[in-house]
Amino acid sequence: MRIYNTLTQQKEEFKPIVPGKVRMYVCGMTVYDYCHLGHGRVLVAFDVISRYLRHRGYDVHYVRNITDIDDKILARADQNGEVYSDLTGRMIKAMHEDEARLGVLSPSEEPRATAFIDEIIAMIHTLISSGHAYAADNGDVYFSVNSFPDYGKLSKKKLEDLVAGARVGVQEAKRSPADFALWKSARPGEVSWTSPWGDGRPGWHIECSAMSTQCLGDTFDIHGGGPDLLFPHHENEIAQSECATGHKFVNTWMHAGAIRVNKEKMSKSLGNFFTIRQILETYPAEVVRYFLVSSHYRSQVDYSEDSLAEAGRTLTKLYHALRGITPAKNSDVAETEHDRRFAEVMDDDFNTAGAIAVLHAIANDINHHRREGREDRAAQSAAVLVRLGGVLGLLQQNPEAFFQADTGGELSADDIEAMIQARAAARKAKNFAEGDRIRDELLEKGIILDDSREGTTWRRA
RNA sequence: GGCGCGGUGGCAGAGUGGUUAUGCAGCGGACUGCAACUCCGUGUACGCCGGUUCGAUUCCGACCCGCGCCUCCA
Repeated sequence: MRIYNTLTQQKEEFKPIVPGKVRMYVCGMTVYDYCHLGHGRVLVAFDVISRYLRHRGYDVHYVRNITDIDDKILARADQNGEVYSDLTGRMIKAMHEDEARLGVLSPSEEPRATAFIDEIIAMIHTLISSGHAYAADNGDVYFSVNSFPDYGKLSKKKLEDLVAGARVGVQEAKRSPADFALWKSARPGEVSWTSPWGDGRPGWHIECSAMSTQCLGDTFDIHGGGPDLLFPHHENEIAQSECATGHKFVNTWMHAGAIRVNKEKMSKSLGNFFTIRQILETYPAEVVRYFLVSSHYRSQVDYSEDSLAEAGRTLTKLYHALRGITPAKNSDVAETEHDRRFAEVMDDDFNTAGAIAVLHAIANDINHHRREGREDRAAQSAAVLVRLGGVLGLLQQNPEAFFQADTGGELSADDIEAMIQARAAARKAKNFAEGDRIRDELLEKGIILDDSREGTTWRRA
């Protein structure tokens, strides 16, 4: 199986350090606000990756951290007039709700920065001792970028360019403008932890170095994150970790593509973001997930109402194939040509778009078998569709639950059933005008009817 | 300015040195009381210019355009 490695800028054959086991770390959220769709993309992308690795038989140890102490958190808490931990507690809860709705499985471990202060201090201490970091007069501790010759190897940046391009407002305390903070001294009244360098709190980058090596060891297989973390965050993590441990930090670096709105990156700083919960007010969660999974994890995707609507229509088609069928028992259905094709495309850097094409081919088979009255074959294919859909975190609902999910319409399921009965009676009496009137009335209220030999089913538009 | 990624049919989106992506939308037909669903069939494509090749959308080079990072940001 091949994975694109940001470090080497090419797809590489993936070989875990310990055969059969994958150790993976993904940078999670800084919890000062609700997650937006861009966060959702990273969440879903690495969820699919971990699901597929497990499907492939790997024992996956997936660590995704939470940054629960940081400048922005303190600023927001201050603005809200609340204790920072109240804010982070609330946002962590919201994040867990959002990801659960998107079908994102919990990582194996979810370390929080504030629970790793001792490890962070120990790592900073090691870096100072070995000459890779220094305590400045202002109480901050900085990493000395010049002490690490490989600095820039991930982002392909040259130190000279970075220094030359450094913005105004360079910290006097820094020896080089590109140096970054490992420890930030506390301002009066600010939450802080005691350290050999005075009261303060950890810098952002060192948290991830400490947590990842603590949870996964000095060297591990995969490190992932959003596209904007590549520099400086991941570059700095490499510098800190490799200087502190003396070992290679990570074998494979993976970065998701950005979500865009009107050709611009969706981001906090541009203010053009849609939160996950905001989007879920309008679209079913699985439709949002389908939208995210339907393009490759590294490509940029544009968010729009139209693309979500199309994702909805397409997912509806897939669920239609499953409707009214009891899938065969998964273990009774041997590996099919579709399973092999699915694995083939997913083995190629997690090509979920190709994998979804396989899902459509299976749905086609199911519909075909049903048309020919081969219910047994349809049930077998349905098992394959649900099994492979599950690897992408899709198609795990009962089709009726998907179609009839209550989105706050004015009609209850009982009301609708009653109208369907009335229509059936009218049609039986050949009163088609009345039957059509009822159907139109339901359509106006967002209910679509599907007739078949077995009777009439309904779904919400 | 430096570094990186990309330009595929009406739209979304994979992929390949010569042969079908897939989905949505469209068109024709079947099914249906009429629809919906489903099935069958069908059209439109690889930014531009050179080069390599028997043959390039796919490889190489130049160009144009778009995007990302270079500052907190998934």
